[in-house]
Order: sequence, then C-alpha cells, then structure tokens
Amino acid sequence: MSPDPVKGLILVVEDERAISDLLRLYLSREGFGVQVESDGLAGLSAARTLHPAAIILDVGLPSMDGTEICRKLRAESNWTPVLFCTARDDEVDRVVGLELGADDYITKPFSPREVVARVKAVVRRAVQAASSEGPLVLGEVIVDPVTRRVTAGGSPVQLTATEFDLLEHLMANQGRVFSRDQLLSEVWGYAAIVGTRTVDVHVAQVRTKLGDYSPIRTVRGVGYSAELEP
Amino acid sequence: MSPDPVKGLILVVEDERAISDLLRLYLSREGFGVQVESDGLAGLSAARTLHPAAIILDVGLPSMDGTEICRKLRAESNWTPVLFCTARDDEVDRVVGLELGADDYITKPFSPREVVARVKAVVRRAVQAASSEGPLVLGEVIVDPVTRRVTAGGSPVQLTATEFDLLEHLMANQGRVFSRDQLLSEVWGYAAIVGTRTVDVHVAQVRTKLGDYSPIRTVRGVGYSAELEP
DNA sequence: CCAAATCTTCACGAATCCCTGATCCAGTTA
DNA sequence: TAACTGGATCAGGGATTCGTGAAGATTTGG
Repeated sequence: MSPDPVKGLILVVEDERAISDLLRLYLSREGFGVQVESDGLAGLSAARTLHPAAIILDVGLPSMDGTEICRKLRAESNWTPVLFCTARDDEVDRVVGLELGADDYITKPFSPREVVARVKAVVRRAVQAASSEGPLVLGEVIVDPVTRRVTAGGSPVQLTATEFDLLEHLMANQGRVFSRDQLLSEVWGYAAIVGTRTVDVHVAQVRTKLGDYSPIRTVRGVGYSAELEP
Repeated sequence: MSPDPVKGLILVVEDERAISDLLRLYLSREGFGVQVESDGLAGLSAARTLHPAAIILDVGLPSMDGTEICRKLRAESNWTPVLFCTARDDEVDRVVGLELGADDYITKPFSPREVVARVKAVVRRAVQAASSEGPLVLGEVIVDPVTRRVTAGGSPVQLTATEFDLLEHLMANQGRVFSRDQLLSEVWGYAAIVGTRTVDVHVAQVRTKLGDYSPIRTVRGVGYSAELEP
C-alpha cells in the first residue's frame, strides 16, 4: 500500500480567528496536524487537495456556506469525515447537516476537549471503515457484510435480505440517525415506491430476531439509528 | 485421514495474562491454534519461525513495542496479517499502526467475540490474497485447480467445465456471498449475455453431483456462497 | 456431417418474503 | 384528563425468488 500524503491532518474552515486558534492549539497538542482556512472557497479547495483525516466546517462562512462545501464534497464522492460547527442552537440545521453527509456536529460555545474527542471518534470510525470488509461490531451484535452472517451474543441469527441490508446500513454508520425516507432510498434503492411504514415493520423484525442485543434505537419524530445505549 | 483440520495458528503477543487467556479460549474454541508470547522480542522471533496465519499485537509491550514488531516484519517482507490491540484510547497510535501496515485494530476493552470475528475476516482476506494453485479444501470436498479434479467424500466426481469453474470460484473465496451477476461476470467471463437463471441450473447440477457434501449455500435474495455451515 | 455432451432458456410449483392496512399502545400537548 | 400524534404490532394477500424437469440451442468429438 502506498503512503498517503499526510495523515492525521485536520482541516479547520472557520472565519473567527479566536476559535480557529483554540482548535489549532488543542488538536495539535493531541498530535494532529492542523490547517486553517478562513474562507469557504479556500476551504473547499484545501479539502480537495490536502486529503485531511477530518474536516471541521463552520456553518456560517463567507463566500461559501459550510453545508454547501459538504454537499459539494459528497457529490464528488469525497467521504472525508465532516464535523459541522454552528453557533445557532438550531435543531433544523443539525438534521439538515447530518442528512447531507456530515458525521457529527458541535455547537458553540464548545469545550475544546469535546471537539477533540469528537474528532477522534470520527477519525476512528473512518479508519475502521477504510480497513474495509471487516465485520461490523456493535456491542454483542456482529454483522459480516462479506459472508452476510449475523451473530447476536454469539449465536447465529437468520435475517432476510432486506433485514440484513437495513441492519448493515445502520451499523455501518453507527450513531447516525436516518429518516425513514433516507433508509428507503439508501437501503431499498433509488426508486422505492413503498410507504414509510414498511421500514417500521422491518425494524421490528430485526429487533425481534436480535432480542435484547438489538442496537436499533428509534428517534421519535425523526427515524432510527444503531448505537449501544438504547 | 488427517487429524482435525486446524484453521491456522494465531500468534498472540500480549503481556496481560487475563487477556491472552481469554483470547486463547475463544480462538481455540473456533478451531484456531493459539500461541501466546508475553514479550516483544519473543513475539518477533515466534512470528518469524512459526509462520502464523495472523498475529495479534499488543501496542504496549515490554522489551519491544508492538508497532516496532510490525515494522520489522514488514521490513522483512513478512506480510502476515496483523491486528493491533491497544488499551489507550489514543488515536495517533492507531493511525500510525495502520500506516505501517496493520490490517485492523481493536481497542480494549473488547469482546472476545469481536476479536474472533476480526481474526476470521483478516485470515480470510489473507488466504484469498495468497491463494494460488493449491488444492481447495472445504469439508469433504477437494477441488484441484491444476488437475481440475474434484473429489467429494473421497470419491471422484465428474464436473463439466462450467460446473468446475463455478465451484472453484466459490471455494476459492469461501464464505463470500456472490450475486448471480457477479458470478456471471467472474466465472462466465464475458459480459453476461446469458440470463441469471443459468447460474441456478449449474448450481443445481453441482449440488446433485456432490450430493450431501455440497458446500454451496443459497442466500435468498442475494446469491450463493460456499461454506461448511448450511 | 452426425451424434453426444453441454449449455441455456423456459415454465411451473413451492417456499418465502414484502407490503399494506387496521388496530393497539405510548408519549406529547392542549 | 382528553385528544392527538407517531410508533409498534399483527396477519393475510400478492409478489418474488428458488428449485427442478424438460426442451431447444450450441459446442465438441469422431
């Protein structure tokens, strides 16, 4: 395997000098390299050329919105982990952000330690995903995308094709909340003409089969996600 | 008649007795042979002489760091699969580890089942990568790509060309589930001008000829795979 | 050029799965 | 507390999907 240009580099796109300085300080103290861009366009091109391990994006940016940057990157199949960073404690912003492919978000004011922890978590997930084809593990549930076998608490579990795809999708993006429509388009396929109720039924099936080990959490009014703490 | 088939030898280099005992228990329960070394130098020489199927390396080791062992092995062109294993939630360690050619990593505390799943995946990948011109064995079925002979339960079986190619492809990637389209493009070769149902018929033929020894599993809604457990 | 072997397609039955709609239940709001 | 909203649950009809036998197409070998 050929070496990547730089690893452990975090790209910070943030126009407030005070914040970017703080992030630089804490992240570099943890051994990350840090590159700061204060402008949206510059941030986008930096994201393209530097291949950072993760990107911290301010939502309110001059010249190009943070969500816009993320959307553009995703459109180019660039799946570098993105953490959104927003001042307004606005729920909609978050959901919208997560829907368009962000991996996490933080709200100002934040503790630098929190940011560092989230960056670490996000990078870890990405690295894990990149060492692809490994089994997905969450608690006592193990999902192997290659053999399509599932075990819960050590015992094999028989899932149908759709049930497997659903669980795999959730566990491959653990912690992330998906709306029913998202799940329909991402698991069922591009033109799912089925009602969103269908998702409920399959989720219920998976939960039944996994029993107490089921990691699927329902987020009322939003959708579902897979995580440890129910 | 050879003794019970051992899936391979796993070398565990770990100084905490509690952990190595647990790993030995779970891995041997799955049919792996296990060799434990509690010291870095001993681990390195064991890795050189025992030719294990995979190595589980603790990052924090006395006398020689786990990453150091991995680096040395790689320098000697030893590409035995390595799983790093670290207690500290230190991101940098991991990234560095993966950079120097680790195949996966796990963080303590881990579930033994998770480790077993990852070891299996890593070994499977390595076996596939190294698979060249040895007879393929799965249960009572032996497929020799060189002589193109097949035996099931000791008796020779006559397969046609396509039947053989199909079975060989499945067994060379045992456990992996292939869709019909995949099989058509990878076994038939030319961009599948034939209907996907053709695959079914040939699978049926192979199954008939191998009788109860047939390792071909059908994964409803997906495709087929070759493995021991039905 | 013919015959045998092999490959592919087709059709039907059986097994299984998926979707839907109705109903029940829990959390939320007026 | 009652009304309301969104989620859980259940069961049956409809739709897939797979296995199989047989027949047509193609290749191989003599």
